[in-house]
Amino acid sequence: MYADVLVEYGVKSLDRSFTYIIPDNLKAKLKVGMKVIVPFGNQKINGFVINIKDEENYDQLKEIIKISNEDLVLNKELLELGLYLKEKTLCTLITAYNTMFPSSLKIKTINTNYNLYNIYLNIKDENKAREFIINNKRSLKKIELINRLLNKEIVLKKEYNTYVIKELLAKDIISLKYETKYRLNKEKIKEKKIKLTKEQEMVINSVDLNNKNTYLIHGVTGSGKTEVYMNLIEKVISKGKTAIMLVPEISLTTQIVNRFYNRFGFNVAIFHSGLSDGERHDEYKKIINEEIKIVVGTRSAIFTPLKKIGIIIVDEEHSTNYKQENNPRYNAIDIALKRSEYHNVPLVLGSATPSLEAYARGLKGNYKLIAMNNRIGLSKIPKINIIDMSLEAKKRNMIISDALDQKIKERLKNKEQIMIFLNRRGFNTIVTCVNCSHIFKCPNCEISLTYHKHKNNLKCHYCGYTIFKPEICPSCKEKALTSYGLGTEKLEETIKEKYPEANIIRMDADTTIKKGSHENIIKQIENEEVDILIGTQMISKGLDFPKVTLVGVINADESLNIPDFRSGEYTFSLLNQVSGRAGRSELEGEVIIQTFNPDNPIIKFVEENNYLNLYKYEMKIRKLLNYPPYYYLTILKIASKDYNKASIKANKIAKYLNENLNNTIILGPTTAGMFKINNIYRFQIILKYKNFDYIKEAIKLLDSMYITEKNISIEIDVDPVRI
DNA sequence: AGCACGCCGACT
DNA sequence: GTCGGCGTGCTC
Repeated sequence: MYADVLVEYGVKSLDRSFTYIIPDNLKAKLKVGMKVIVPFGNQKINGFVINIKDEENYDQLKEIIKISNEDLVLNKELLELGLYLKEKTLCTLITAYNTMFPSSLKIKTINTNYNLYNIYLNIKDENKAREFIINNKRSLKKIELINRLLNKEIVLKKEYNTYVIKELLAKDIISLKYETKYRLNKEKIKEKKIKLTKEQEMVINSVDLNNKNTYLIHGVTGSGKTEVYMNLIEKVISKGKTAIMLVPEISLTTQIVNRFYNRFGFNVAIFHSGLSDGERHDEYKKIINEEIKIVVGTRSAIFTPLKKIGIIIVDEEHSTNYKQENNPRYNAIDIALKRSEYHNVPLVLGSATPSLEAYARGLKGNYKLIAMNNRIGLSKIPKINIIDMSLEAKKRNMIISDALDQKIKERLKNKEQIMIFLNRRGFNTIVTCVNCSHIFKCPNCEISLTYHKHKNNLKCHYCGYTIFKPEICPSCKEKALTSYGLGTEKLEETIKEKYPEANIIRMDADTTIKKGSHENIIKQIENEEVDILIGTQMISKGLDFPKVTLVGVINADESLNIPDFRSGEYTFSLLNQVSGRAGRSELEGEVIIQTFNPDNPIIKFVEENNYLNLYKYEMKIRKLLNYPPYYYLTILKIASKDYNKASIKANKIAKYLNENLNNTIILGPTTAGMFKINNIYRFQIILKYKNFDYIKEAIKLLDSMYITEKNISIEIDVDPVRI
């Protein structure tokens, strides 16, 4: 017997299987999907078995050395899915499979045992045990242990000293029993059943659980989508099936996961980047052992080996977090669609601000469009006020407008909560010298350094380069440094000064590095220990605090000015989401949005809370400029430490593409949006086309034709979420 | 990817 | 003479 094995290196030149002889001692054990150690050249490396067969005509075969992991994590469905992932993202097959494994089981990890056990003691031989008691009257501890076991008590090994156990084990009187123990364990808390609104019931009933349709639920913030998801999942589980629900990021999961635990208890496994490898491994084991029925998690959770999937739900469908930004650059929604088709079950996408692509498919009928236009209970859509900051600037209000100031004071008096949003962290964004106009820039990236006051340093937010802030200008040696630009850290300081009586907390990437700090902050807000929450986009999604009645957006222009054709769409979505945090209970909510562009159409749409107008406006532009959803995009990034090499290579590739592609618009090469990051120069070529098949073969060849050169990398991003 | 092989230049 | 630079080719 022979086995086809993929080797551990994820490079194009090795992107095929190698055949090995299965030695006699492994014949019974070895299965497709196991990891093995194989000889390769003159090294021993990891491999992954993808096929077992009886015949082979290549005659210089080597033998598999041993099985390194017997866990069959990938079932038939996922083995097939790997092929799809490879085709879609143009990665190697082993890379595709590797991304499906939890990190504890990835191909190169060898033999760390992540399993935790409860070790119990059992009586092995009752006669010997009784004999022992009679003959060893002075061994009190041992006798006590034996008596407890004879009385059928459950005894943990850790209750006794090892020397007590050692002798009894050696004499075959007792034995050990290992039982896997999980790190995360949640009991179901009895939750009072919420009465559904008519609208929620309508949505639930319109999802056909027996067919592979895709639904797009366009529901305003606070319309109770999570409750709809939970009811759908309940229905699916009652039929003996399982469910996957994806959420965009961890700050969201805390609250949603708690709701799921309360409702479904031990039936839920969770996956997100905040888990340790061990916790992740345990959650995985629960799935493989078919102990749980529901998986809630971020992007990578779409690969969990659940069987009998009955529904897949993707919350906040528009989120760019579903796209992985390094290899393989997959989009979890594509995978979700594929899996729902495999199981012939519905895929439910939900969002208050669907991506244009999804909404267009909805209007076309490819997705079934469902609208939820009302907030649940007594809560209403918050009123949105746009404040023109150019007028405020004349009054010397640079950060907080009079209107926002007044409303903050009001809420503080009423003991209601406030969220203030600013999508930029740090203290100041630009540090410069008044005397010689020297600007502190990152030496590795074409980016100015951000000042962090708390640590008194200057930091590059792209590569992490950090220096202490000097007292004098390094260029002219004058003591004339000053700084501009507003980040959350300074915002926090300003607000603390302005409202000394308020309890203020900040939530951004800098305050949530420690494990559990998210949960901590959220708990403090829930317990009403906090009056004002300041944060970056981390606070924009999913959070649900009934006492929040005011949301302030400090600088709405921040995301409007990003050079991406989707900046309008993203800005609308972001502002709509943040606004949606206000007034989620019977207390009425209000939103203040500060901007220097009050007449910008996107801002207007936000003010009117009018998604449809945004959609129409943006679609016109997309059509005019041949952008998605009218065209698909693929972006090629050519990168090198050597500027000239990258430039020459980029031009060569563009020439090749121009000669070999039909029906495709080719733009570039141009310098990439972030031209120099980490000392690497990047050029890009954008392809626009109506059908991926037009470009697929030519792009596959690209690799073999142009990648041979050292110190140059070519990255291919199919369906990029930002350019 | 990682390693051997092989072909050239410059040094104990 | 030989050590070591990296270009090329191969891995069941």
